[in-house]
Amino acid sequence: MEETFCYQYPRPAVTTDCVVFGFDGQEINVLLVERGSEPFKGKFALPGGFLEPNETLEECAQRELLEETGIDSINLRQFAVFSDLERDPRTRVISVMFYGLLAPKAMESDSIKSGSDAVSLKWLKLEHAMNNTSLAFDHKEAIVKAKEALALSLNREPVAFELLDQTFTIKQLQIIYETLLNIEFDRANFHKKMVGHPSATLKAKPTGRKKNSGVITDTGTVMKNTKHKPAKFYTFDSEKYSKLMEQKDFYFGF
Amino acid sequence: MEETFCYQYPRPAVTTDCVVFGFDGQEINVLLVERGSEPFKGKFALPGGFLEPNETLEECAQRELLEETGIDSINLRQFAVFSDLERDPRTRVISVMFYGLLAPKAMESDSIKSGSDAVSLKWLKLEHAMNNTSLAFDHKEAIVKAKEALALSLNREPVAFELLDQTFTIKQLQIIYETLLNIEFDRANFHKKMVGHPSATLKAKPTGRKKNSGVITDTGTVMKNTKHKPAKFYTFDSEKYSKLMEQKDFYFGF
DNA sequence: ACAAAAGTGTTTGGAATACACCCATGC
DNA sequence: GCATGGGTGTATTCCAAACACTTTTGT
Repeated sequence: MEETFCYQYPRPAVTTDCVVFGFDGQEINVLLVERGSEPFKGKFALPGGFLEPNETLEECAQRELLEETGIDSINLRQFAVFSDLERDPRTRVISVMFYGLLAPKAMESDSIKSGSDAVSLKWLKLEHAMNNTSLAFDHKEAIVKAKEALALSLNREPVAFELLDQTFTIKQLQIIYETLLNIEFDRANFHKKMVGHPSATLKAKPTGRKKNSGVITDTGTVMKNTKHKPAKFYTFDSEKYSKLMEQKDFYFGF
Repeated sequence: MEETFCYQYPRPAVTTDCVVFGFDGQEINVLLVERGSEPFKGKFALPGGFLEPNETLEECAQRELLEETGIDSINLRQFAVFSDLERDPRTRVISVMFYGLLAPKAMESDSIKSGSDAVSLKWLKLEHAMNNTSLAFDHKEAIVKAKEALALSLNREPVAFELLDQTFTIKQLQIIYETLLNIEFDRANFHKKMVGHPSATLKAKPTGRKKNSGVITDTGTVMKNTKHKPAKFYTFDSEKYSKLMEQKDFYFGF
């Protein structure tokens, strides 16, 4: 069956690709798949594939991700379109790029495995992925851009918590912010920003409106088997976050 | 000549569309072109058109804008891709959206005129464009999204000044910020944020490092024929802005 | 006891807010 | 003179940075 599809004007092929960031508790990683066919056979690339006629770009990205990596129900955000003429040696291809986030448990889940094409999967440290010149296509630049896009939304939305399990330590949260923003934060101040000012500011004066703007709360449980004082586990309080966002002067970011 | 282009797999048609914001000194407008052919013949739409095989998306957007409106050398930023299955009645079309900015002088320039297709041009107030249900395709939503994207970059980059001539009044700058962010600012405080703290804060104490973070400077000229105290003209000091941006704690936004 | 990492407190200057006041123009 | 809108000053409040101190674990 040598079926062909003909049009009055030339059309580019359209693909979607996904940058999946996974946090393992220590650092941020990027999911890559080994290519089983040319071009770039044997090289690692972002999961993705060609748009089908009956699906939107978002649906295409979800479908390709499920087929190639087993990842289901992940929130994908579109962040760029790559359209250089020579970016694919086969034919003219423009690619719409998405990124998604996985928390430690989801990242280490058994359901993430290579798809039917029997290509292999690999998690690469974000830092290394951004400098890896052997990635297929322009996927290295895609990863760099995805990180930038993620860093921007970090200052407008509580996306960091999509990289964390239900409960997490402040240290983990801080690693995410520091990695993405390329900034080092003072531990004490970061704590106050996230949890809220515990006593000092609150007992000051009950005159003006107070903004104890903490968006994470203590769960009561602590980490086990640490070589030092055990870290508390916290959770993201989305209701509190929503309330704070309604205030026009609330800014959640750095 | 009934030339056709055939491929092994189905491909969508790809277009670019541009949301051109123009500031006339009083308010922000959006440039629309009247469609000369079906679908949506006679309706107003964003300037744009089909991607050609030998150009990138950016080049396509620039070319279509020049062809249809005469606008040349404008900085275009990609902000979304629309891919709903039914967004174009003819065939499957996905559209990559860009926005660009024009200052009063450029907006009123004679070189902006309808292109070869003899379709007419129209500037619509941004406020009206965002509520205009008779626009072609999904272009109303595109305008809304473009405004949101522009509002976001307003807090990271000095894009507001691309909507202003070389010299401008603080009032004009404030209108732009207020329109895009849907916030009303205190006149005096807005002034200080942009120009810098003139005396009060500076003469306070010469102990710590001072941050007289003004990014616009007085030009010496003033507005003529006003019914009140004439407003000064200011310019954006890009060098000062760059220096401030190098400081890690500098935030230019609201 | 010590090291290491988590958590808390305190001081301080800068910045945002709210608002009062002064200035320059046309009428 | 007055109205109008531009420009400046200032007190208050609040946040964020810097940094010292305390707590809890393992060795």
